[in-house]
Amino acid sequence: MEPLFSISDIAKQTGFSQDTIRYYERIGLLPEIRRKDNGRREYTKTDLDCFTFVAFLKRANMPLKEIERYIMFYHAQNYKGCYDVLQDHKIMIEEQISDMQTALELMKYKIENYKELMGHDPSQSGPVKNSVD
Amino acid sequence: MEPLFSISDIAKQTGFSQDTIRYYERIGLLPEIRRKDNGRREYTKTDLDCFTFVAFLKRANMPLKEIERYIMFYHAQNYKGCYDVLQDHKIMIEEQISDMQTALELMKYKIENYKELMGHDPSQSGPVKNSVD
DNA sequence: TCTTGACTTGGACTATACTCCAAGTTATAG
DNA sequence: CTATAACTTGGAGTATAGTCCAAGTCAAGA
Repeated sequence: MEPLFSISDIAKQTGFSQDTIRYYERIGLLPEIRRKDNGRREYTKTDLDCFTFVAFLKRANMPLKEIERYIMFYHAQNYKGCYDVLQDHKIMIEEQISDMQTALELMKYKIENYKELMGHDPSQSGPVKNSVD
Repeated sequence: MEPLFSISDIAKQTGFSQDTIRYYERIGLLPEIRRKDNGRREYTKTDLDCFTFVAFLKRANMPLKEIERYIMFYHAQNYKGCYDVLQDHKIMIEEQISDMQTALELMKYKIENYKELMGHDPSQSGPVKNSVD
């Protein structure tokens, strides 16, 4: 009925290494994964979806502790919990984006300074003025 | 002539803890800081500027190794080196911003899903569909 | 049958970036 | 003069997130 997946399938689909996948299981990031008779992990479509979402949250810089919180709410079907975790992290992402944009502007400014400096005689004295603030 | 600063001045100006400032010195992030006769660190305006810029690079998520590279070029007055480090990191920042923006959009989408779900009967079965891909 | 390759476990190790502590010194304020 | 605050050093400990390894099991093809 349901399609089943091996650890290498999950690795391929998510970009996580098998070691990382086992590590996530070890630290309890997600609930127990079924084993086949021979002891090997057997992932359901739901497990795969879960990993896919974890991969996404990771790309969004969410710390593992937060991801764990989300996963726990998710498995408890506590939608309010899920919603809150995502909402909190959304705010974090927005702040991060804004910080990075500020950094980018200053970076560009600095780069322009150095470009000018390099256009002139390289033997001239001082380094780029530190107009960071 | 030049104003001089203590470690606590630097901490106040940059937001780094004194421990972090000493740590940065220990790992060779910046060149030797002069000591007074009593053994205490004595920072010049140039040192302060340097720390201020390090604080900025940190906020821009630059790893310490990269910051060290920048500082070394800076003190060697190798403007091309400085320029290259910043240029490389600018590209990294741009990628990070773009990744975060993608993450933000998906996050918003997910949040909308949960909002809808919460509006309805909370006893309804499945969790939010995993439309991550 | 034998050899690969894919998997298992437990545990050790790595990297990055701090953070804390102990013991000692010096400066300052009452 | 003395208590306290601010510093010094060296080294140990912490948090986060993996990554690697050894020894063993199991399945499938030549």
